[in-house]
Amino acid sequence: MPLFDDVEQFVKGANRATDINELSGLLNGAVETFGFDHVALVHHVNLHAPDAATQALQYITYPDALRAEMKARRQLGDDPVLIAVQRSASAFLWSDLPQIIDMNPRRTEILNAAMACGISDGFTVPVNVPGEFLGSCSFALRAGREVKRAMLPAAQYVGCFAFEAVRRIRQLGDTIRVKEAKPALTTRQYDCLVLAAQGRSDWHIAQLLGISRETVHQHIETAKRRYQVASRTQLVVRALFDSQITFADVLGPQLSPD
Amino acid sequence: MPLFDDVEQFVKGANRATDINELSGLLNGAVETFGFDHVALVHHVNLHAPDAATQALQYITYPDALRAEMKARRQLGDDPVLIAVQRSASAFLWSDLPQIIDMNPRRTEILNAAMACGISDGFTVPVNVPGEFLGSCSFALRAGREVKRAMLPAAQYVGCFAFEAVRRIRQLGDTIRVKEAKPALTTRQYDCLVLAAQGRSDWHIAQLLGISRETVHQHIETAKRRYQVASRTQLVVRALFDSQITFADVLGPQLSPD
DNA sequence: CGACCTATCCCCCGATTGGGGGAATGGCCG
DNA sequence: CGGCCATTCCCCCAATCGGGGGATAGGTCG
Repeated sequence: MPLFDDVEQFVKGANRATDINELSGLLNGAVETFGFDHVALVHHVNLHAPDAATQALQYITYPDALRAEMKARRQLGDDPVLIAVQRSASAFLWSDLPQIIDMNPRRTEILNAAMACGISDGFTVPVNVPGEFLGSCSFALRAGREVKRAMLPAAQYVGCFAFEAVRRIRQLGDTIRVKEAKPALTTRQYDCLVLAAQGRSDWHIAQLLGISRETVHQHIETAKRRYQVASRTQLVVRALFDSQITFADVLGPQLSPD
Repeated sequence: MPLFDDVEQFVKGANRATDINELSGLLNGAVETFGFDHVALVHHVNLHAPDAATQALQYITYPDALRAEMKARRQLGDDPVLIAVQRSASAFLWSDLPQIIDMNPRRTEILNAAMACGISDGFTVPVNVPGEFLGSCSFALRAGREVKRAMLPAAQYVGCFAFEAVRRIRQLGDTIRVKEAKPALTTRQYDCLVLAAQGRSDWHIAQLLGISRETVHQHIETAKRRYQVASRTQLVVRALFDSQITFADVLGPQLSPD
């Protein structure tokens, strides 16, 4: 099975790579093997964030025109591919985006801009490690070529392991994650957190749980200390991000306020 | 390429499945095809959540002894496989766990307990969608059999798409796609919103944008009115929910506080 | 048993938010 | 030109949050 040999070789090489250049060399080889033309291994940080350059990985071999277009567009959050990465559990073809997210005019326009730069389709692998950056590994195809669907499982596997190698090389797992490991919350802290995330005041939460306002205050303060954050907004965002609470918890009951 | 045909067939079937039983049937077929014996498709639910039992998916075909052992061990958080799911961007073999996380005695003991129940090794695919849930799809091998490494990319692909199918069947992602005319925000409102989502106060945001505290206040009040919400927490959750802002916007710059 | 954690309640006080009011500037569109 | 909107600034005040302090009761674990 030659395809698997390629995958195996990439994974072994990636696990041994000591810097990004070595990894990108391997990745370029894999891109060719799997019938793609370009690759983008990126962390989804805001490009105008102060330390984006040092913190974020941005290895992109898209055509120059497309890279310039991406750079010019400041609102990273409108890119349909990046939005889909946050909404999908599995990898996806760009041509399937309308099945994953709503394609409003702005998003369609951004996708068309990529097409105009000589891209026919792409395949993006979401790589989300709770508590770290969001990331993705995209493989793109130049105009006139067709996706080899048989290659997609291999491409997805390679994409994940490429990211794993980046994490190892950058020691992201050590520096970012370990210190801010998902804190354990008690049942009562969780109760208060969910209700606080719904935007309710300490007083209101106290009514709903049948306890005093001070106790609610205490639970939320403790939760904040566990997360090492200062504000209730930060607490909610962090808890949502690492799935301590979910959008279903927060927005579900919204329609039937007590 | 017969292996790919199997994968393709599973993905197509999974995308069409209308209930969990149908999906689990497909999954059982895939498990055999890829040379495994057992499968576990699970949500890593927060045990504090009141409706954990009804919300969480727990499809497990492990040997009875192992399932009993898992049930008896109430501290789900100590399971090394579940911990590794939160620490790894890629799928992993259970025999590789020591390379991913620290194996303290407690964790080693839990893994050994699985071995004692007739499992030789396993392969776990993490499935993380920010804000939704942590999940994983594990394939396990009974004692005396060896992992077919060539099958791993296919197994990983199948694991992801199995979860994607669960999301579709359970309509987990649907609420996200429901767009009640996402309010348009102006550039300045967006700027303030991102910084507010980072937990900064009006005063701090004013410093960063070089405008007065009252103006920031005004922008955020207007944004809240557009979203028809009363609190800043609700505003941030809703804006995250429909991708007006992203976790990358909010958590990315957090590492480099101004 | 004592140490430790959890859950509960109470006090205080400064900082921040929420929600009103009004007003000036400049750009865009019909 | 006259609306309409975005952006900016200002005042006020009640409600809420953030962060201290301390206290009691119950459970677990060594």
